[in-house]
Amino acid sequence: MIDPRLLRSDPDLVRAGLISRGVSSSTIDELIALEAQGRTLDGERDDVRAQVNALSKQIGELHRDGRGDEAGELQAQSRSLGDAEKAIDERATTIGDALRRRLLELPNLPSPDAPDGSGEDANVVVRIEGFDEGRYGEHHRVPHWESAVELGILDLERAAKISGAMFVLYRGRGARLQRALVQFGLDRNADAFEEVRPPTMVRTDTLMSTGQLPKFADDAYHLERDDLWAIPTAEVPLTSLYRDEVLAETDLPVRLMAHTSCFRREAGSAGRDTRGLLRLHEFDKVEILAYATPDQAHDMHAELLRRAEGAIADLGLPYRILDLCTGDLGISSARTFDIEVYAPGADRWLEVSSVSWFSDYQARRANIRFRPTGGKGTELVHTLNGSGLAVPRVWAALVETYRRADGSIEIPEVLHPYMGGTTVIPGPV
RNA sequence: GGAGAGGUGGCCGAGUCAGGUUGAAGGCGCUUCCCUGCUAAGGAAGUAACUGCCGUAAGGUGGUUCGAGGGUUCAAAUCCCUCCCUCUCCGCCA
Repeated sequence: MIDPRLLRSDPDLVRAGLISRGVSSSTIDELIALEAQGRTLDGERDDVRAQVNALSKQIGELHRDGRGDEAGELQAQSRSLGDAEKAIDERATTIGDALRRRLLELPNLPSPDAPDGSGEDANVVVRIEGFDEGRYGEHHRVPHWESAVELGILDLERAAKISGAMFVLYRGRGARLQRALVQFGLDRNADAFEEVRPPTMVRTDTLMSTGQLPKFADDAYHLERDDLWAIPTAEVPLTSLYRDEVLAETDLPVRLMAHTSCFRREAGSAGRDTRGLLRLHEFDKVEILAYATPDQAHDMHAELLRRAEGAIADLGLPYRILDLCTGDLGISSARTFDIEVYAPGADRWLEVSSVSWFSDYQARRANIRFRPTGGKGTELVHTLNGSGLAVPRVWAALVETYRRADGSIEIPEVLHPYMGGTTVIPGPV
């Protein structure tokens, strides 16, 4: 959530930021009007309440002095004030709710550093690493949904039988490879990040805090009977880990990582990327996440990007880094770098990590603050996160990139310690 | 799933089954100061968050918050309803 006070203290800033993200000018006008209206009503209501409180206090004193029978007139007065308060309060609540509802659906203000633009085409390619079109032979141009299925390490048909389209079943060395990637993703960040294994089913409030609700309810799995949601990413429970808490400045930055399954309905993308591992309803991911002071946020963003990028680079996969334009940012993000890996079989760049800085947008929703050392009061933290390793797309890119002419698949060296002696997945017999 | 007991400030813990100067006794912790050769002990004061308005500021002045949300009342930590969480016992279970 953006700071509602900004609406009145710096409406131009809010307007510029939101318009660059595709929010209409009239929506912003309405918000500013609602905010002003609500504030006036709140003031009126508080004044009446103050009078009621003062009268009640007087009545209390009369009772205390044993003169309760003299309180009748004051009570009548207070009662009529109370009726007036009720009327104002109703209007104030209506407007307050309307404002809150809209604020919750409003995206974050983009960082001034984020490139301006509205669609994917406006994203800036920061750099491309390790990509050489000419290095690929015929044997690389086989998509994983063919090669891996042929090798028996991926069983898409049975996954569909069991759970439906866009679910996956890894087998044998394929399953081992998926587990190896998870371990690799965790171990390489264990120097600084605390490993967490959070719940993967969460309450509505938890999903609200990170921004998936209320706007994107259709994208998440919901267990109606128990009113629980399946997490789309470990960002969700990790961000709520310190919800409604006040940290000491000396605690910051807090670095957390978690491996979880991630569940996505992909309601808006029916029919797209349905082949193989490109887009799944359930997949494994190692998430890295940090809480930071506003001063630490910039460096932390760079650190998360460096770590996410390092994993891909160490696996020997070609990748590129995109600086997302304002119009392509996720709702909660102020700035995002995407890492896309090149998959030669599918011949596509696959997004494998979104490294985002959320400024205080999520922290305001989740009410996560810190107490500045030596300072007064509390301040909202900044939250940041990125995929340390999103398994299926990396798995796919590895299988395609490391495919040899005989159809076997070489395992990159950094994964050898996790593969129980397997350095090559043998080709078809 | 059944039965019972609870959720109060940074922490512990009164207050609730007589509704009224109770934003909340007392203690611990913390901060500042005093005392002491140092430390310990002792003494004094201060010590919640969010938020509206006024003020350059220090601050002043309203409002809200005693698990959450509703209700009763002139007035709710205290009474009523719903929900959440914790603990104990029983049942079930990896």
